[in-house]
Amino acid sequence: MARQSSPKAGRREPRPEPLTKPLENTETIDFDIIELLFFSYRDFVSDPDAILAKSGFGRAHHRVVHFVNRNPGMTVADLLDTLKITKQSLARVLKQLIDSGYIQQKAGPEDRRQRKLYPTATGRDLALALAEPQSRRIERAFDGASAEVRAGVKAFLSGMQNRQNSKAD
Amino acid sequence: MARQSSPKAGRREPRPEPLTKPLENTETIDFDIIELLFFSYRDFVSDPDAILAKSGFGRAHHRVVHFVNRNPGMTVADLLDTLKITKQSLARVLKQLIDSGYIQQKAGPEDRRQRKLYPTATGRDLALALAEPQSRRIERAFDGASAEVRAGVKAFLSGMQNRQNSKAD
DNA sequence: AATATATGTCATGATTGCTGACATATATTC
DNA sequence: GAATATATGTCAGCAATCATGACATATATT
Repeated sequence: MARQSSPKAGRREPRPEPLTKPLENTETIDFDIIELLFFSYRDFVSDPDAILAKSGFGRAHHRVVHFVNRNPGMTVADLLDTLKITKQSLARVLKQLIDSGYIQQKAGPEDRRQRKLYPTATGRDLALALAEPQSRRIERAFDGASAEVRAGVKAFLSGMQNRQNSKAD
Repeated sequence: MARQSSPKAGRREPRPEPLTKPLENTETIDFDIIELLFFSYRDFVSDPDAILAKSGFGRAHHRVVHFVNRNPGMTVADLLDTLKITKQSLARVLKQLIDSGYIQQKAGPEDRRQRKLYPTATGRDLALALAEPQSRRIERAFDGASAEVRAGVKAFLSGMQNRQNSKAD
């Protein structure tokens, strides 16, 4: 390989020469996968984004609606732990979803300080509508995949997560 | 399955009853995969975020540094097409990266209106430093996976993308 | 010479994250 | 019962990153 950044002898060089060789995959670094994750996630969230824009909601609302529908009765603390955002960040979107009738709060039956979160029928409809194009996309991506590959993809995605997302976090 | 939202007869009900049944996977909707994608992407970008925070850069800088290192000589238009953002959004981060000496611009040799983008040595170092923890995470997620599964994951991620990211977009 | 293209820039606004501070209601502990 | 801890809400302000629209400049193309 030719050297790229040797300064030209005797000439004043205000900046070093830039690199022209592409960064390629190596033994240890798989740039292809890194890019695939970027592109696939970008497109994966684009469908819901388009739907949400009509209601004046954003991606943050999507996450809240999704998890409350998946875990009705979860508390605000549970939600903060799942989303890993601050309560002030959550407060804005949660308030909008409650005011718009997508989510309801109920005081916890044992611990009345808690606010348990439940979807309304409208909230459930929205969660399903948002999941629908994402599911179609996933099904398309799995087209023709063996059961082993499908399980392998799930294992891969699980393995990408930080360890121990347990309560004791 | 029990009905959940039948109004109680004869009593004034200011709000319909919220739903308490979790939204589960169905034939057509795989909520598990939807969540796995959310969690895995969130954690996938967390490592670079931590590194970038030290330099005062953000996720947007990461993307620019990554793609310019992968495709030295790409034009501003190429980059806009890849990132799918507006030139005004790109302008800020690109300017910062140029001013800080991570990226250089050169007028196109044939078309002098173009600004071809190249990484500096510093820019390449940054790209590699950012890719390193992501690669370790990917390797960990692939631990023990067969060649078929590895190929299957790549195919899955490719299939998740919108069709034809070609020039004719 | 007129028009199109690639890029840069200015102004402005929305969303979504953050921090710090403080308030309220309820549980727990001394 | 008083003190303290916890779950939640809220106010004020800051920052990053996306967006839109309008306009400027240099260079290509017709």
